Amino acid sequence: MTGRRNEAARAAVDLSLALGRLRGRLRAEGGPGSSVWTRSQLAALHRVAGGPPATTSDLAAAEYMRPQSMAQTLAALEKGGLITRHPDPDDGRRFLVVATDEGRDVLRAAMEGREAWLAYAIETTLSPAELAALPGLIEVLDRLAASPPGVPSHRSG
Amino acid sequence: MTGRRNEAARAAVDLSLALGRLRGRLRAEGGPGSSVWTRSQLAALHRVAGGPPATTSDLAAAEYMRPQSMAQTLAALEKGGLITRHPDPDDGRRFLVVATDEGRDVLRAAMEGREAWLAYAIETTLSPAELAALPGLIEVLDRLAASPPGVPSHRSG
DNA sequence: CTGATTTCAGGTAAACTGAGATTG
DNA sequence: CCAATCTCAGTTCACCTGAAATCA
Repeated sequence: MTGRRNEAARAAVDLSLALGRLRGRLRAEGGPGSSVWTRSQLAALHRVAGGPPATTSDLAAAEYMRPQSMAQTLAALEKGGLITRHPDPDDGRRFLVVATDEGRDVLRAAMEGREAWLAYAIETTLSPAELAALPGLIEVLDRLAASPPGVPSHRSG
Repeated sequence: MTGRRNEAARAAVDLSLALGRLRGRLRAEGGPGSSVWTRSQLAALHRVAGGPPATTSDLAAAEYMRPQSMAQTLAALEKGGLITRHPDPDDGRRFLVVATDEGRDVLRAAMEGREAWLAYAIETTLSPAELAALPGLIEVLDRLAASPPGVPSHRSG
């Protein structure tokens, strides 16, 4: 026993639980209205600000959600003047989203404010070695999120 | 620059974004009704099954949520026969929650089913070294979630 | 006509807050 | 009387689905 398969299965459960708890703590810290902007709005804004003009569908795919859901998120950002949407001259179905200057400013400030607790927790509870290893850890999480579809259904061994 | 403070702040933002994306992917994978039981229900059940009888408030604190929210979660588990609640003989205000045998069975099966995609992703996209390091990574996430309150508000440096 | 993108309308899951009853 | 625990009721956030309009 303790093969790679079982090890992965156990780690999956533990990782899922840890993810949920850390998420809960992040929610609890940072209060109810710690910022005008929600985490998903900032994630979308971060992606828009850090990349080329993109469509709603592109952004939805990048954040693993439905285009309709991303559209709602972007509508809030547009209403607040953090992004603008322009019809694509080459394709009349599309709207291209870009961040405004104000959007970039708000992004930096709001991100830091919202993650202040986590930054403090990282600074005070991790050893120097763990802090140094953190970017690698984050890369692993992102690689898992981007893992190809795969077909695990009822694999018996 | 690039002091410990800044390093932590940057890692906090990146970690938060990675957390959101992996969470999104987990939601997207595993479809709408991949199981009768939700992730928070299983997390609560996992804690009940793996520890001594606990009150709603204990469990709420452990998962970083309000007692009222945990009460809803537990109500669903009780309705499904996965837990039972008994009045505490020593304190008439309290109810102690314990897992049923069926609860323990369902926990194992549902957990594995719900995290099948993640287990497969771990197995196929991580190197042997990364897989071996995963438990340590999870421990770091849990330690961050359990980090003491702290008072980061407007620290200038 | 088919397919992709956006928009409109409504629904669900999982947390939240506030208020009230019971008990220590 | 005050604090802790549980219950009831309503709200919010961030997703979801289905269906229709527009355009390649």
